[in-house]
Amino acid sequence: MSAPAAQRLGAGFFERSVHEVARDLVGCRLFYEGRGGIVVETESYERDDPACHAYVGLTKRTEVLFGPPGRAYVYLSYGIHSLLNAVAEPEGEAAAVLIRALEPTHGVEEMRMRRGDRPDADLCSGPGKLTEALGIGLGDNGTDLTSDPFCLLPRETAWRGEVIASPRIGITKAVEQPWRFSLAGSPFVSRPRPAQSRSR
DNA sequence: GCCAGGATCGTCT
DNA sequence: GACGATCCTGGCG
Repeated sequence: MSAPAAQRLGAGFFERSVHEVARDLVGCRLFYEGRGGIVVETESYERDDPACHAYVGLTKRTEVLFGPPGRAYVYLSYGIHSLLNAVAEPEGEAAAVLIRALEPTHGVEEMRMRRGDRPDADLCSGPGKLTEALGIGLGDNGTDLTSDPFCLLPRETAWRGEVIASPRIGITKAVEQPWRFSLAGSPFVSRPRPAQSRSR
C-alpha cells in the first residue's frame, strides 16, 4: 500500500459554489499527517443559511469562513468535539463544507489507538469521530488544506461512485435543505438518527 | 437493539 | 448565562 502520489487539490477547487464543492469532495481523499482515507460524507453551509455560523456575520469566530477558500475551519461542538470544515467560495463569501465521514485507508492502526479498538466503520463515521481519529484539533483552525500537514487528493480516475443528496443532520435551522452529500451504499457514512419525533 | 440523558467549553447576548 | 453542524454509555426489553 504505497502512499498516494497524485496531484493535490488546489485552492481553485474550493473557489466556486459551496454545494458543488461539497458534492465533488465525496470520493476525494483526505490525509492529515499521513492518516486518512476517502471522503464519503459532507454537508454544505452557505452564508445566507441560518444553520451556518457565518449567518450572524463577521466575528472573531467566523473570520476564517470569510477568508480565502481552501482553508480549514475547525471549531468545538458541544464543548467536546472538534469539527473539520473546508472553506469554500471566493474570499468574502463565507461558506464551508463540513467533512462528516471518511472511509479509512491509511494509518488505520494509529486511528484505532486514538479511538479505541473498534470496527473500521466506526473509526471515522461522524464529524467528531474523524477529527479524533486523525488527530485534528482547534489548533488547525485557519490552516491551509492544500499543503502539509493536510493532503487533499482528487478522486482516483477509476473511482465510480454515486453521490446522493439528502437533508442535513443534527441541526435545528434550515433542516429541509438537501445539502448533505454521501456516497451511496457506503458502510462508512455516519448513522443518521431516524426522523426526530421529539422537539428541542 | 433502541432510546434518553449527560459530558464539557468556546462564543455570543 | 445559554446554547450547540456530537458522541458515548447505561438501562431496559
